Amino acid sequence: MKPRKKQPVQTRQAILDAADAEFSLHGYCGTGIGGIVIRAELTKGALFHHFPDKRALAVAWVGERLGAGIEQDWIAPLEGAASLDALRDLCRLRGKDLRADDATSALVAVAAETAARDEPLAEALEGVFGAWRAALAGFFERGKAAGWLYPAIHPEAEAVMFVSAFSGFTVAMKTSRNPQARQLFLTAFEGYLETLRGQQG
Amino acid sequence: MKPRKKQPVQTRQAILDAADAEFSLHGYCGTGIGGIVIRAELTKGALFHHFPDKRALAVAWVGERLGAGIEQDWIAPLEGAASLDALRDLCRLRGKDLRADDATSALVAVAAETAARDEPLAEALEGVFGAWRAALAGFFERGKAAGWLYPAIHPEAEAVMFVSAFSGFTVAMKTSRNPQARQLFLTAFEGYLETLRGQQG
DNA sequence: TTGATTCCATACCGTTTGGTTGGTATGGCT
DNA sequence: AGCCATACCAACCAAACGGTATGGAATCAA
Repeated sequence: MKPRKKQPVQTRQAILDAADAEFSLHGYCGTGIGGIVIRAELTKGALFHHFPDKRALAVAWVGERLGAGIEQDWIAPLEGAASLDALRDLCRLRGKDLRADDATSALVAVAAETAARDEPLAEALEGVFGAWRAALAGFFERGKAAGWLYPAIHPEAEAVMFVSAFSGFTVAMKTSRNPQARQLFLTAFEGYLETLRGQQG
Repeated sequence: MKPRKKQPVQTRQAILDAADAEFSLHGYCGTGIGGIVIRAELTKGALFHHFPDKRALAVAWVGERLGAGIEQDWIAPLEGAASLDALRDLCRLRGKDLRADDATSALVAVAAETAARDEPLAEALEGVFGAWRAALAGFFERGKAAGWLYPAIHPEAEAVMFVSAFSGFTVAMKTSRNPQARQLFLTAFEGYLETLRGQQG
């Protein structure tokens, strides 16, 4: 391995890049430190210099990469959105180009794998899920106040429901052998969303 | 380890019992063969006599144990049910005593962990999910025909939606730090179910 | 320039992994 | 009784695991 310049920031990012790819592909337990450093074209020395252990790396990955992914895919697009149509269109978009290795899928997969038995990781994951839910709850709250959503709606409850449904959808997309399952889900999901519409919507 | 009588059927069940506990607790990758044989008070020789490798054991576990669990928890209770209330009550029940290691949670967790990269396992998982969906679709179909569900309902789509939502719920229960998240989900979920109700329901 | 500190590579370590090997005891069958 | 496939055990194995020890090169503070 040829001598490198010292560029700690880039190195850290390269490690997170590789970790992102590996964790998204193989899950937490299924990913080895060795695979990460090979993909990053670095060494264990570099990795363990920047992160004390595997779990800390995963926590950083969840917070920095998955957090940014959810922010970009769900939170930013809803910022200032003032119609249920915006959420419907976003769901179609996210549903259409959903892959097994995108941020939403990876978030759900790692949560399902680790959250029940790894406290620090669960905390980091909950931070991302919480931000996702909060953005949705805010959206629902605005719609409720402005009248383009059903007035009796419970924003937080609806946010939990929405996140759960879409989370389960990512799992179903990995498992299902039925090529039209995607469309079936979106059909029913849009039907559910429509029931939230208010008078001015 | 004292010599055992030859009782292949019981031994196989004991292995599946142990595998059930270990897989439900630690996931597929996180579970070691060693842990299973210790819990079963057997040896690797016994395990690899009954199952060619770890994956085959997991496939058998999914098909025989998770399949039976879903059958018992979701399919049998809906058999012959002729009202939306039956499904609502079942959701309350399943939601209330949902644990990280029950059949539904384990099914979703292992699917999220492995389905994207392990074909044989994904096939077995899809078999269980498919049975679950089919039972729901049948229930929706009957309700549609009998009029206690909304006539324009799409049974298969609604089944996909239902399974996805509840799947995501199991993940959320593991991750969330909010003690009232369970109730929030059930509130919104029951609201969704109500929108499916027909004239005679 | 010097000294300390950060960054990163090399080599290594103990443990655990899924899986194998060789052999022994059992129990149904002839 | 004698045979033999089946069921099971104890010991073992190479590979991969997460992690460490050490040392050198680059950078910064003085």
